Amino acid sequence: MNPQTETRSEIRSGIIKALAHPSRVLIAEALSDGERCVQDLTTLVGADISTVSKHLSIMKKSGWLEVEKRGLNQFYRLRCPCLLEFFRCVDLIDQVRPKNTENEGCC
Amino acid sequence: MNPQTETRSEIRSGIIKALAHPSRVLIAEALSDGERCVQDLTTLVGADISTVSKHLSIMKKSGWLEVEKRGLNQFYRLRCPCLLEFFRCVDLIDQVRPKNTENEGCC
DNA sequence: TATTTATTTGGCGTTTATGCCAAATAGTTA
DNA sequence: TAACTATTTGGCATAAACGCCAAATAAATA
Repeated sequence: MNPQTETRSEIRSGIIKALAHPSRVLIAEALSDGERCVQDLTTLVGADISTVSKHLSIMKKSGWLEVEKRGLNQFYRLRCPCLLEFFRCVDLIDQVRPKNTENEGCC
Repeated sequence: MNPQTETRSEIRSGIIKALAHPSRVLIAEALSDGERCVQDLTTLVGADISTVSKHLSIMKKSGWLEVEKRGLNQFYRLRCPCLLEFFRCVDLIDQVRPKNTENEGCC
């Protein structure tokens, strides 16, 4: 779709979608500890390096990451520390979500 | 996958994925203002009611929503107020993400 | 009990996402 | 400049997500 006609919910969901994958969450978690190059992240994720590179591309395009080239490496890092409160909310939901059995109560 | 062997990143990404769709974001935004029944949300989203019902099912299963039946209606509501800080982070990312042209700066 | 209203579920075709391999790029070092 | 290291891109096969229609449920009302 034409990016100029994107609604707020489309913009928000696009940014959210960029973290809606286990490998991308893993990458985000690692980067909250500091920048990493693609190789290191590939080891962490345990997938083909081309796959990891594409995950990073998605995360960069959405605004979560920025990258800096030094020598042969591309160093990726988080653009915002707000990731922590983002995960804090996610973890709260995890605590109240219905597991095997019915579940009540809220955070 | 067996839910008992889910890793933390899988759990987190599952919860995030439940909001990674424009209609589901729209629903979440509406519910932050108070509970709504399926019909009202269907009007809001502008899709088939069966589609909306499935979106709600995904959001409920992941832990974002809870539901209460009264009469013929199912009233859905948010389980946690933390959605606000979740969107706050998303909107910060929106502000720093690369638009058409290259973009620098952080929040 | 038959009818109506509200919602969910099953099914299916279409679109989008994912992951690997191979090839292409880009910067380093011999 | 050739060889090497790190990363990205193109392509393709597979899997997952989406959205609608039709049918099934469930509760309220005639």
